[in-house]
Amino acid sequence: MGVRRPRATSADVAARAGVSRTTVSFVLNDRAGVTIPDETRRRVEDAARELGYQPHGAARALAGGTSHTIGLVLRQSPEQVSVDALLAETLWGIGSEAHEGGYRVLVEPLSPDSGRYSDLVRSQRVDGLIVSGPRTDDPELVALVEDGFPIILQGSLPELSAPSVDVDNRAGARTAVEHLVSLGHRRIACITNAPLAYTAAADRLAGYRDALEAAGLPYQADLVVEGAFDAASGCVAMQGLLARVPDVTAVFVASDIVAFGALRALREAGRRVPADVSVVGFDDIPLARHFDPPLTTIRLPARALGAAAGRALLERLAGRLGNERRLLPTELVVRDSTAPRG
Amino acid sequence: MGVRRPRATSADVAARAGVSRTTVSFVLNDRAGVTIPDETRRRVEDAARELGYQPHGAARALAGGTSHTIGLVLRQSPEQVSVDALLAETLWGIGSEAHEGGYRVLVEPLSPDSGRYSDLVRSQRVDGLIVSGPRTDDPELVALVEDGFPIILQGSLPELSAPSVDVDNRAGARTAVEHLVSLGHRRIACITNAPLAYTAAADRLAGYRDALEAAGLPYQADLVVEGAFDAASGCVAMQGLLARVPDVTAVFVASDIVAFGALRALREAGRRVPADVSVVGFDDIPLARHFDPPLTTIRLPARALGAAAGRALLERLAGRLGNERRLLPTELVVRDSTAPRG
DNA sequence: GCGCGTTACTAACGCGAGTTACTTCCCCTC
DNA sequence: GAGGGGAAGTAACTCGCGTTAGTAACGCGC
Repeated sequence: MGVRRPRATSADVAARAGVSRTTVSFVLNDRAGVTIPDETRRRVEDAARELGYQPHGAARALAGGTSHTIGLVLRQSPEQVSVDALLAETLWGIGSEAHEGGYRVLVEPLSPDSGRYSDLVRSQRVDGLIVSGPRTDDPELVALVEDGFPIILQGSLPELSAPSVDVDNRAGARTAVEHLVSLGHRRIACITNAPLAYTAAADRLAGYRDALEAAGLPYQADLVVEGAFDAASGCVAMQGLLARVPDVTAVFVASDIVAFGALRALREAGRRVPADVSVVGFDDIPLARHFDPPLTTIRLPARALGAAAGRALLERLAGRLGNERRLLPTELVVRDSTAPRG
Repeated sequence: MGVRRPRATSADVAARAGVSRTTVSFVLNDRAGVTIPDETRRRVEDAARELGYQPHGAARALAGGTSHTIGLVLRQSPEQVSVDALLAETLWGIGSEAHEGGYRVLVEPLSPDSGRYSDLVRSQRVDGLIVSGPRTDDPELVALVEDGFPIILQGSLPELSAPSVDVDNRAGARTAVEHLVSLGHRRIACITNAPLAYTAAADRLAGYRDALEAAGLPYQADLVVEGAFDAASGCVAMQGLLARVPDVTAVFVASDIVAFGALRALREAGRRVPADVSVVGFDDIPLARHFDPPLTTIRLPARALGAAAGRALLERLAGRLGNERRLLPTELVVRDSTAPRG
């Protein structure tokens, strides 16, 4: 039934309700400070409903000066598969939060070293941005932040003084390792989720050190190996670890995907998990509960992360600013890959 | 350098170039049919560059009647994890193709049974839609299609006469099973990726039957079990299968995620893969190459799928219509989970 | 010298809303 | 009866751009 052709304008609504366009605008936008009798209000609302009136987005944006749209810039490199695994969830979180505030989400997927997005801003197509996977070496980002454009970083980037939302990587990692400590493990290795140039990787490693320190255990560099996003790197890392430190009884792998590779290396080396070696992961990707054995891990609340980013941006747009850094708590999910030291 | 505050308008450009706004518009939009001397053209372009001019999106949309935005509606249910795994790739494909044509992508993630999106259309915020995970029981969708609104379905939905883009599930499944046949297997089971109400599941099952038929093998209902998106369902399905048909030597599992569960069941039953049982998956999720053993599977070209959907929509918007159904070819990726029948 | 066509350009309108400034009417108070 | 003030509503301007219709200058042929 004609969702499309006879698009009603506010003038049509006005005519049908027997009032002026101005009044229509006042009623539908619930403008404070103007008094409108219930009878008139009802007439306008009825007319709008009957005509299926929906304000023209562009017209509203032009007149009102705000696009009611937020941009989501995806800047992660293609290697960062694990991010992909949770991207959908994050997107859902942002989307639902944006809807709440009457906003829509424009997604800008960019290859890491190409593609502009500041024209999105200059053309006023978005009122604010959420930048996922931000990099310090991103001149556009730096310029926009300095310019005071509303931006929320999703991910860590301490150098930049923009509000950010992230999961508490450090505390999560610490919890993971404390779990191993509480099971009696003393020689606990760590395989990072990524090269340490990535702050998320450095933070998780810091959490590992925190836990060791709190337990009075020494930090040994040869117990730490760098992973690199994918399972293959985890496999190699674990092989090297086993060769160097055969008596290791527990490993914290700062990414489920990398942990998947580590599990494989352990299996191939004839070590049983968790009987011989306990493993804790990080992220809680959907498949983690089906690993062999089901992986004890740290849950990254992807959806909540997106929602928090969305909410933070909407708050900035509403004027309530604040440059704070919001860290979301993680949660330890105990499954079958960890056991008391034998 | 003020990316933000002193937004230049086309009037500013006109003033700086010493021409009228009309001329600026003609030059920058490369309008056919008007002749403009190179000298003037250059002056305008220089002025635009110097001022960092970027047309106001909303104004352009209002005046031109087109938003230069396409909508991506995500309608898959939360259970469909496997889709999530490849969503990022698909999104990238759509995005890059949209950019090519000067479009942006507005993403609308919806829970399956709530949320309107036709207001996106009525408010003219998008010129066209890509609907991912379309359902027949979606009244909005049906209404929009009947209305002639430009829509591309990403996924199968034979009942609806709208152009669609999908991967060739049937042919892919057939290829998978033919691979097993060529290895000498005769008793080949099938675990579906989802309940058969999902067309993708039905299509893949049809491909399985095609291959059997082509090989002169009988179709046996007790060799077919329904999976349901996740690994757990694959595990259960495989257990049932082994109990009922102990002498099965090959299984086609129409989803890598489900196959992951099936592998687990096989392992727990003491069957070696591929020595005792060969397994072929479908989708080629990033983790598949790291399964134990690395999974032979059918690659679903996620990025190309997104690109095809984007291109199809852009073509429709450009007037070249056509209600065809585009099917993308898949590719068999042979890894270590399949071997000749022992 | 007139007419016609082309080149080069512009004034002015319209898109569909939000918003400001102003009018009209009516009731209440002094 | 004058003056004030709120209630109810509107005409007209604005946002920044695309576009139509039209003008002025120039060249060219007869």
